Parts: sequence; C-alpha cells; structure tokens
Amino acid sequence: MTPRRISRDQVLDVTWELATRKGLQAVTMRAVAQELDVNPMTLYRHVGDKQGLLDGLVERLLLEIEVPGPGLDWRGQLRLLAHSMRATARRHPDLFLLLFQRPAVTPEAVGPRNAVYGALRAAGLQEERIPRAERLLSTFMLGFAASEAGGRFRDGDPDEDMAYAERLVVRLLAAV
Amino acid sequence: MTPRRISRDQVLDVTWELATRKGLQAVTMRAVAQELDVNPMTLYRHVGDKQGLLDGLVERLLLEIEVPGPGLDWRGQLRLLAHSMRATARRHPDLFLLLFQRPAVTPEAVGPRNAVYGALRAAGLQEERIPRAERLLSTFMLGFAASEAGGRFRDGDPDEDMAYAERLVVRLLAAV
DNA sequence: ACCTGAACACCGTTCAAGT
DNA sequence: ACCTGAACACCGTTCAAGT
Repeated sequence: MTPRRISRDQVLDVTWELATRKGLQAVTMRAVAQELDVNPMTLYRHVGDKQGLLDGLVERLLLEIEVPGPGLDWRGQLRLLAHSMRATARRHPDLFLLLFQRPAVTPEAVGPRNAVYGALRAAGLQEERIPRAERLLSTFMLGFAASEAGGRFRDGDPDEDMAYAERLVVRLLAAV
Repeated sequence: MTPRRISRDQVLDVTWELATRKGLQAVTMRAVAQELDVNPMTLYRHVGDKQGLLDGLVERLLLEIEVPGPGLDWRGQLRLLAHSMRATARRHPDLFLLLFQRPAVTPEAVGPRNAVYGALRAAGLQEERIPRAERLLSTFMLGFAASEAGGRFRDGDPDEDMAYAERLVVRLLAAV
C-alpha cells in the first residue's frame, strides 16, 4: 500500500497556476503532468479526464469570486458582486466562458448565488420572486463580465455602462 | 494561371455545415480539407489559419440571427430579436460563445445591432441614449441565450424568465 | 497562382504492465 | 493502490517542392 503521491487538490493547484500564468490553451494533460513531474496517465486517476480537469478549474473560478460580507447595504452588496465578477472575468477570460456551459447550481456556485439572494432580500423583494430575479440579474452580470473580458465591448466605457445598469436595477427594485 | 479550385466562401460553406452537423469540436483544418477533397495546407491560402476559419464561422452565425422586418411594433421587434438569438444559440451552443470573444462592431454585426437601435428608437428613447441601451440590452440577451443553450439554467423555465425580463424592459422603456 | 507532401512538435486516451 | 511506457489516432503549422 504505497501512499498516493499526488491528490486531486494538488493537480488542481498546479492546473490553476498554469491557467493563470499561461492561459487556458496551455492547460493540457501532458503539461499539467510535467508540472507535477508525473506521467500524464497518472492524472486520470485523480480527475477522470480532460473535462474533469476543466470542471475542477471552474470550481476554483467560482470560489475566486469575492462575496460581500456584512456591513454593506443591498446596493453596496450588488455593486461589490458585480465588481468581483468582472475582476475574475478579466483575470481568466477564457475560463470564465465555461461558466455558461455548466449548471449554476453546483456546490461551489452557492456562494455567489446566496450573496445575490441576500442582497435581493435586503432590497425588500418578496421571497417567491427572488429566484427568478437572481437568475436574470446573474445572467446579466455574467454576460457583462464575459463581454468586457472577452473584448466584445469596443464602444463605450464599461465602468460607465455598469454604473448606468446599476441605476436601472435600483429603479426596478425600488418599484417593489 | 490555373483557376482557383476553391474559394473562402466554399471553405466556410463546408465548415459551417460540418459545425452544424457534428459540433465545433469536429471543426479541424484537416477535417474541413477532407470534406473539400483538398490538402489541409490549401486552406491556409483562403482563411489564413484556424483562427481565421473560426472568424468566418462567427460571421455566418451573426448572419443567421433573424432580424425583424417592418410591420411590428417595437415590443414585437425586441421579442423577435430575443427569440431568434435564443434559437441561434440553441442550434450552435459552442460557436455562440465565441461572440463574447470578439468585437460587437464587425460588419456582420450591424444587422442585429441596427435592429435593436430601430426598436429602441421606435420605443421613443432619446437618440443619445440609444447606443448605451443597446449595449446593455444586447449583453443581457446574449448572456441569456448563451446560458440557456450552454446548460447553465437548471432551475426555472427559460420562456417564463424571458417573458418576465421582457416586462421589466418594457417598464424601463415606458418610464422614458 | 495555387496546391501538395513530408515533416515537426504537439494532443487526449487505451491498454497492458510494473511495484 | 497507484503509477508508468508504449502505442494509437489524431492536431495545427512550416517549409520546400510541384504544376
């Protein structure tokens, strides 16, 4: 019974580091294995396959999004959430797109989602309306952050656009 | 001066067909070349490289989005636009994500953008406010369509969510 | 002018074997 | 139980050569 030399966490550590340093296209099974000084086939025991490796990366990405603590009003909470989603997207533009390709209800996704729930609740939204409002608001934030990070925006100032969007959201929530 | 055997358009025709039939992962220089019964290196003269091939695919994708003709009020125009963006995303989920990775101001993108411009104008929005409103609205529609097609939504009914979003947009525009 | 062939430096993954 | 080596079936792209 030889002790396992590497763990899934170690694999994801070096994968995340590699993706951050050299971009998603540099993330290959072979490159990750080399970083760990291990045979490529060794990874399969720990992450399943390439898709499993990417899934692990998306977990980390969601954990990377900063979530508001206490001491902010609902407007400040939403502002911080938008800000940290945009910052995360800018740091990992390619990886960020993968968020569209998997359910928003994984265990790692509860942090951001609960944060939006909390803000909407604090804004006085009826409990039964919160899930839908969260889906719509998160979808907009995700699209905005992905657009900005991916280079879709060429006209306009993203900061000004986001400030304007914030006013619209506040207007809609105030009408409750 | 031998006549050229293939054109960029022909290359994109079979690439689009291949992507539609077997998905984006099946789009390789070699597979496209084989479909045309030509040497892989031949493609380089017509599309530059793999990235150029993908750029061509995104052109086609934007052209695929149905744009409202006359005879609809602004609300109907926006509804049709949202509907056809979602339909396009569902047909080409992987390809659709590439829209986030390039400027929204390419020649092929003017169709959809002008359509949104027209609807916002018909809704009575001040001319100077239209570009920003278009960016925000298109960003939401894009994020929604990408989420739906990519499988991010697991809770909720996308049709109901979109109908609700439509009411919010109408409310915001009515306040003008 | 346009197309080809061979070659280079990679991929993800299977399968049988090692310890 | 965990890791390895060799092999398979691919990639995109360069470069020199063909017609």
